[in-house]
Amino acid sequence: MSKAEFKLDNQLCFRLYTASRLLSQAYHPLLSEHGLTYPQYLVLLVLWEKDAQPVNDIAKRLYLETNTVTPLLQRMEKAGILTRKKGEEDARQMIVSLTPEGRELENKLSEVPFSIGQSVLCKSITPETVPGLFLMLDEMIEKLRNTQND
Amino acid sequence: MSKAEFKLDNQLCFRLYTASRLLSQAYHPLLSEHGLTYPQYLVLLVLWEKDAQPVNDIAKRLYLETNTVTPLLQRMEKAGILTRKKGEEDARQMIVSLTPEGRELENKLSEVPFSIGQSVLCKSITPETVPGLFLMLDEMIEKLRNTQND
DNA sequence: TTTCATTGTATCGCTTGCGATATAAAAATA
DNA sequence: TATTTTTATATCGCAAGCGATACAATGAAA
Repeated sequence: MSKAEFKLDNQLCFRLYTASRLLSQAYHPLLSEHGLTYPQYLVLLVLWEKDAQPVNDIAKRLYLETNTVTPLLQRMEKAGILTRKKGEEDARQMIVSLTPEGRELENKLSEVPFSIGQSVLCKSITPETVPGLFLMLDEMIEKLRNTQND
Repeated sequence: MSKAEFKLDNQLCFRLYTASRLLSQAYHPLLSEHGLTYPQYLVLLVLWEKDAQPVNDIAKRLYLETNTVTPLLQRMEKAGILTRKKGEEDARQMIVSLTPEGRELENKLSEVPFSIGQSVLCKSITPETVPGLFLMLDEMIEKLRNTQND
C-alpha cells in the first residue's frame, strides 16, 4: 500500500504536467501561424491588459523568473511584436510596450480562446464545473507560491 | 465580453501551466538531493513499476516523444541509474533497465509522494475532492490526445 | 558624501520539450 | 529474393525554464 503512492496513475503532478503540455500543443497550430509560442502568447495577454510594463511586472504576473522572461522578450522584440526601453524614472527598469503589430495580434487571435475551449470541454469539464476546477488550481498555486519563499 | 476570454485570469491553460511548473519546483529540493530532475523521476516511476522496457513504451507511458526521452535516458545512463541495451529479438529497440542504484532510489525517495501531498492539500483539494480533480484531468488528457492524431 | 545593501535585468550553463529529419532494422510487398 | 514501406531510435536546432551569478542603478546608512 505504500507502493500505491508511487504509481504514476496516482500522481497529481504527472496529470498537471501532461495536461499542461498537451494543452500547449493544442495552442501550437493556432499560434505558430503567427510566429508565436505559448509563453509568448501569455506575454501578449499580459500586455493587452496593460501596455508598457517593466519586465518584473510581467514576470510576476506569469509567476516566472526574469531570467526566463528576458530572453523571451528579446525574441519577441526581434520579431517586431514589442519594444523594450529603459525606464525614465528608474533606469534599471526595462519598459516593455506593444508595437502596432503586437496590438493587431489581439484581433487576429480573437478566436483562440473559443477554439481551445472546444478542445477541452468534456463530460466532467463544463461551464458548470470549470469554476470549481479554477478554485482548486488557484488555491494550489497560491499554496505552492507561499511554501516556496519561506 | 469577448475581451473577457482574453484575460489571463480566465485561462485554464495558464493555471495548468503554472500549477505544473510550481509543483515541479516543489519536487526540486527532494529530487536534486539525489541528482534527479522531475522528468527523470517520472522515468523512474515507470521503471519501478516494470523494469526492462523499450524506449517507446516509456515514452508512450509518459505521453512524450522519443526525441525527448532518448537524451533524458542517455543522461540517466551516464549518471549510473539505468542501462540501455539493444533488444535481442528486435535489434531496433533499446531496452532500458534499472541499475542497482536506480532500484535503491525507490527506497530513498519513498517519502516524496507524502511530502508533495502536504504541499498541495488545501481547502478545496482534499482526499475527498482529489478523485474528481483526477477525473477532469484524465478526461482532458484523453480528449487532447485524441484530437491530436485526427 | 562615501560606503554598503538592495533592486531590476541580464548572462551563463544545463535540462526539457518538440518539430523536422536521419538511420538502421524489421516487415510487407513485388 | 529484391524492393519498398514501416517501425524504433537517434540527431539537430531552437525555445523555454531555472539555478547561479554578474552588473548597474537606486536607496539606505554611516
